[in-house]
Amino acid sequence: MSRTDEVVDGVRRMITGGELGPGDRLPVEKELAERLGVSRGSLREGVRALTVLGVLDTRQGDGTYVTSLDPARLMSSLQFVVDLHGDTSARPFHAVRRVLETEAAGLAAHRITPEALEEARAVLDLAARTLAQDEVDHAAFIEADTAFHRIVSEQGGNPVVTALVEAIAGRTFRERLWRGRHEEGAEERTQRDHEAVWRALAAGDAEAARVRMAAHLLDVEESLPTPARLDEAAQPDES
Amino acid sequence: MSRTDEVVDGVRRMITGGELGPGDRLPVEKELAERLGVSRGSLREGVRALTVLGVLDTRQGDGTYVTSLDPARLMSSLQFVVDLHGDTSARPFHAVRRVLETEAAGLAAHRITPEALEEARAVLDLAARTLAQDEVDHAAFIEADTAFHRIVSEQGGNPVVTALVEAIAGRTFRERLWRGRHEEGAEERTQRDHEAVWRALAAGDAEAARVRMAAHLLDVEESLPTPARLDEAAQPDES
DNA sequence: GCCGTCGATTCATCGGAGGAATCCCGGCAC
DNA sequence: GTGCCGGGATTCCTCCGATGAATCGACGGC
Repeated sequence: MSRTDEVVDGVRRMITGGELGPGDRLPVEKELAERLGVSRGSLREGVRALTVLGVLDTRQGDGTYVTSLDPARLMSSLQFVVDLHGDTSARPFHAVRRVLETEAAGLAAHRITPEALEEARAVLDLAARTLAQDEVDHAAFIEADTAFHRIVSEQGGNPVVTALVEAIAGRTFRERLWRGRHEEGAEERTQRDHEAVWRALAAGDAEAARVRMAAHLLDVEESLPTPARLDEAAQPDES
Repeated sequence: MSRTDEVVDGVRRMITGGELGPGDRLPVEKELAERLGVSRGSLREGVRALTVLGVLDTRQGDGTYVTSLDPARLMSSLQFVVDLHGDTSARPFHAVRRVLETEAAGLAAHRITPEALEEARAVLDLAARTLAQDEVDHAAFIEADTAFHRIVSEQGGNPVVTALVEAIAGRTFRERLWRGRHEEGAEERTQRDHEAVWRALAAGDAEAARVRMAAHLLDVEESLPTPARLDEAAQPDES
């Protein structure tokens, strides 16, 4: 176990042990380094790693603090590794997104607030206006697409689901997604799908919301590359 | 943007840009530091962060390499942050596990290999023998429980699902889970649920596999604390 | 041909120094 | 009293140099 791992583990113990909680401040570098029996350099490596993971937050001139530990923050590091993958592995990732967003849509049908429903309506109207233009602003449509899905995901009421979906279907992933959807009418079809989801949400029909969202995301999924990959049981290579 | 962030971003670019791929070796510290315009200390902080994220792998005396970038490895860091959460937030995490494993069970019904089916059978038999003893070995039963779920998850054929489930329902999480299940007959009920899932898999009945797995995991979920938490729309505090 | 030894390479760890950002507190003007 | 503004203290950020530890590969003995 390296010195850095001892730092990471030490801070983990301090949090799980109750010594440190969200928002609490850590001892200064010198003191914490002595306490954990490592040099300042090693301590900094460990603290930096925890910062990247979204567990700690360092502020120059101030100190090092434990973050809120919200799922949203903790999952943000996941987005980085997801974006690292190429287009070939987009399908299994999207399958996860589909399953989670479908569940969220079903939950949202019973829980969505009038304000959120209204906001989703506004987003769809904006998207419709975007599509009605002579020269369609694709970036604006993607923006509206993202906003709609985010509202539904959030209204599902499970912060872990929201954070995971956000991490998987992040900016890079979505852009890759739309880059591969050049078929005629893809955006119009998306708009119709969204409208169907919205109607189900407005009606409070959970089953309809699930089905509509699942169908929409399956539609998207079929436009992804390498459809044969999941049919192979064995992993291709690697030790 | 700190020096360390520049290192992380720089390595990310080298990977997404194709300069580096899985298994490739990075330039030595001194060289890479000069190339990215940072000191060796800052470089090491960035490399260490990527190591924790499962992207890089450093070997003393050898060099620094890009990992396989398998979802399983990349999601392993997620387990750390999940385990950081207390018992109070176990429910939303378990809901994600339930949805994903349900999907995996449905997929596995059509894809499971005879060997995996046989292995699952052996695990269930072992669990049954464990429960038949006068003094039940709870640790052994948890082990069998974990093994059964892992087989099903793997046979779902989606490595991202498998990795996510592994990260969420890791060792710490499961131990917390069973610690809260002291009701009479909980283990026997789990065993019966697993048997039902197994029969569905053996019959190749995807719908049955889904329902059985979902019911089983809902059962587990109901034993988790703070059931009222998800019914509150607003987040409790925090800026 | 096999194996051990030794040197070169590379990462791991440590210590120290100066810089930058922030906070806190006292002094000052109004 | 209230508000503003410095200045000092605190804290993290970055850099540099040096030593230790682990690995690899070449060389030579057997």
